Amino acid sequence: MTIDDNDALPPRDFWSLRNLMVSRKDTLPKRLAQVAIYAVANPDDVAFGTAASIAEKAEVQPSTLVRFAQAFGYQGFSDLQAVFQDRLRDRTSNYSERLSSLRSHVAGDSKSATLFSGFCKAAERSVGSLRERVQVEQIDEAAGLLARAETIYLIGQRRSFPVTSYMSYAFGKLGVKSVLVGSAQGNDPETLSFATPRDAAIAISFTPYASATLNYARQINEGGTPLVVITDSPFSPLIPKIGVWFEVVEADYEGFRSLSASMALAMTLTVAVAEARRS
Amino acid sequence: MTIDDNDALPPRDFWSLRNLMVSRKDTLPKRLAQVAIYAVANPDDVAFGTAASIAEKAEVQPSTLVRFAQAFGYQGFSDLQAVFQDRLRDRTSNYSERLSSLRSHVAGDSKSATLFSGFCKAAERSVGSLRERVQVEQIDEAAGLLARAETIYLIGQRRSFPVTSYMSYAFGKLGVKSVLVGSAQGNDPETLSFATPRDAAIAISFTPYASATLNYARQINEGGTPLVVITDSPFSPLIPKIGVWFEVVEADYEGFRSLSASMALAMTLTVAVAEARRS
DNA sequence: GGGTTGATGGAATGAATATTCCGGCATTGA
DNA sequence: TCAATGCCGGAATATTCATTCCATCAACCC
Repeated sequence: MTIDDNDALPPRDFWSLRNLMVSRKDTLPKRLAQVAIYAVANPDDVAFGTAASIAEKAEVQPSTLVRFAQAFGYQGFSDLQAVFQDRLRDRTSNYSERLSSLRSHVAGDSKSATLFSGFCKAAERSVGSLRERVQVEQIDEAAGLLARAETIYLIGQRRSFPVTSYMSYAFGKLGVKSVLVGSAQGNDPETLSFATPRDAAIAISFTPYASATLNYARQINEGGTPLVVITDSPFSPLIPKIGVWFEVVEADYEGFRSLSASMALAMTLTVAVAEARRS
Repeated sequence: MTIDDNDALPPRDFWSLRNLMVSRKDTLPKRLAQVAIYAVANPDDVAFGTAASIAEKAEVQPSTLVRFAQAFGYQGFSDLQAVFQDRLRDRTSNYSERLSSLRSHVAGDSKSATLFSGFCKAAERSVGSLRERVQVEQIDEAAGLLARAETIYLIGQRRSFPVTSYMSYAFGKLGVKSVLVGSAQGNDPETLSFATPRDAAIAISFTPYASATLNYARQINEGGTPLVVITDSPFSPLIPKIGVWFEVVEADYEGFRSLSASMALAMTLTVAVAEARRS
């Protein structure tokens, strides 16, 4: 008996596997072909079901599923199932889906092409998830709160600094008084000590939360200054007592998170404040 | 012993459950709160993992997971897990469902809703057009050029400053020597005078081009330092004599241009340089 | 400060699961 | 028609899994 029907290593991403199933279907024994057809047509069921439940729906024996997996070089059914699960997993940082959909678009898969497409997709998905999560009422509330403020303090460090610095620029152009905190100049605590309850602040931070941002936000919020927070979890330590918070989940690629969603939200808030000021 | 901690029936859809977990977190015992935090942050792992594997990642005992599920009125862990799985099933229908429920939510399209969706769309269109325009060879060339540099100078002002400041942050994390030019501190010309042909620079500017950026870019390029330019037209005065340039057209909404495309390209270049340095 | 309540960790349990194995069957080639 | 090969169904098995149970611990109230 030969060791395996195919000598190559089994595919680790769903689309490669799918292609392989399609192309090998005609050379497969009857029941195995039946499994291939079912798996291609109902990938979600394969991802979630148990061997028994899938076997029943595909009208084969559970053992056939194991044989099927082994025919494709997997160790067993569970090993194959993992590939189907990865397809649905972690929409915000999924390797396999992205890499394979890349291959369809990009002929030569150079490293740069992969990177480029990866970051583009991360940006698009971030914005997509932003759309799902944010409610318009929150924006209205935040904009109203900021519009009433005398001065708007912008707190953000590290990855969030580009966002606050953009807001600072945009507020400047729109004639809204704002102060950027967290740049290289070191007198931030003093700057923030001028904040009163008649002012407002925007704080942006994602895990791992920059400790300075946390401290500033707490300090200012306990002083009674309302806070608009952009962060990545409802359990973020940044969630303010007085104010509004937005949950923004940025997709990441190779550990680098997109900024598109935060930017889009920041721009919305900025312009909404200016609009609200006009009336 | 009371039957349950809550008398109501447990939520059958993910978002209700999520809200419930968020709102009840503070009244939950320590370990159960820990589970809530993990479950909100990693819903995909909860959907696919086994009780043992999830418990390990959340740093609790498997039995805690069962207790957690029961505290929310579920029969057991598997019952709760089904809710997490349903979220990933039939993703398309879930999307449209959420979208439509949002729309009914936002009966009158308020000004904010229009703004928000406008900026989201602008971001998506920008990235889309970036994909079409940029060629992989350009990225390779730019990355190679930057990878060979001793020091990378980052030139950007006004709207482009968020992009260069992000690159500065990312280069720092990746161990690539870079200098950010164009911040508030005023000694930029002096800084740039240290640039040699063995260095390189990235200059980013869009109409109306900031004069300082133009001057810096020219000065440095005429001194023989190669330049990677991100700008918005092939006729831009920024186009370098030595180096590579990218045309990035950002969609705008109400006169405010998105930054998504520039950011995505900037991230690609940043990581590509770090990758290239490794070999 | 003693007693009570509730939370927690960890082992025990029984169910469910994937996998293996083997006898029978169909198909193929001579 | 007969032998050989490889496929398949279904029972047997060995894991893995969720769940339960109990002892311990901490917090809280009287």
